[in-house]
Amino acid sequence: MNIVFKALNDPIRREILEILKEKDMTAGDISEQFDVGKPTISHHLDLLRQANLVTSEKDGQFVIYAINTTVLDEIMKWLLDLKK
Amino acid sequence: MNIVFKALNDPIRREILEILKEKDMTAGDISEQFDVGKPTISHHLDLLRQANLVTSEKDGQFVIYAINTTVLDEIMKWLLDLKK
DNA sequence: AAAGTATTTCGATATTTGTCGAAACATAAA
DNA sequence: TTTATGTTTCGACAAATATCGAAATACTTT
Repeated sequence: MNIVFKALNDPIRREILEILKEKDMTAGDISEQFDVGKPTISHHLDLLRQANLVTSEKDGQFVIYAINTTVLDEIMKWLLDLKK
Repeated sequence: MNIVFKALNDPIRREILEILKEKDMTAGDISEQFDVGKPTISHHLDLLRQANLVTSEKDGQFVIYAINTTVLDEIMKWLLDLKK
């Protein structure tokens, strides 16, 4: 839970999720959407993966990333509970 | 939005919200629930207030904090949108 | 007015985080 | 088997963050 909030606490990482929501993408294609270096994006993707917010699959020399929304339910449950 | 995720990205601040969910409390009473100093809790409360997640009202020499859940709807909307 | 209680601000420090370029690793193409 | 392309790891550094004790501020009580 801690790590999910940590992963969501960054504008770039949140934007990555919004991009992946539209379609799966390679690490390179993702990094092209941003003005920071590839190592930095790789690091962000690593954090997102640790939080289980994205999955990664190797396809030849590419690594394809996809959003994984199952964890979001947990967060929403926690948020909803605060309102009760 | 950025500041809300930042505010939620801390175990102590999230626990403060869970405590305030039950009942409004003074800064001192809140700090007694934790093993960190009062200045630290004061700082956390300040961040929560900046994010509009709590409100504070002065009552004599006390400051009473209360949870404010209106911002949570925004977050949930953002989370839900990721699933569409 | 003086002393006591509640809370925040200040100044300092250790830790964490985002970023980078260079190098390493992995696969593909020539 | 070189050469090229895609991705991650490494080492370093600057900025942000959590924490603390002491001091400052605000209010209450005596």
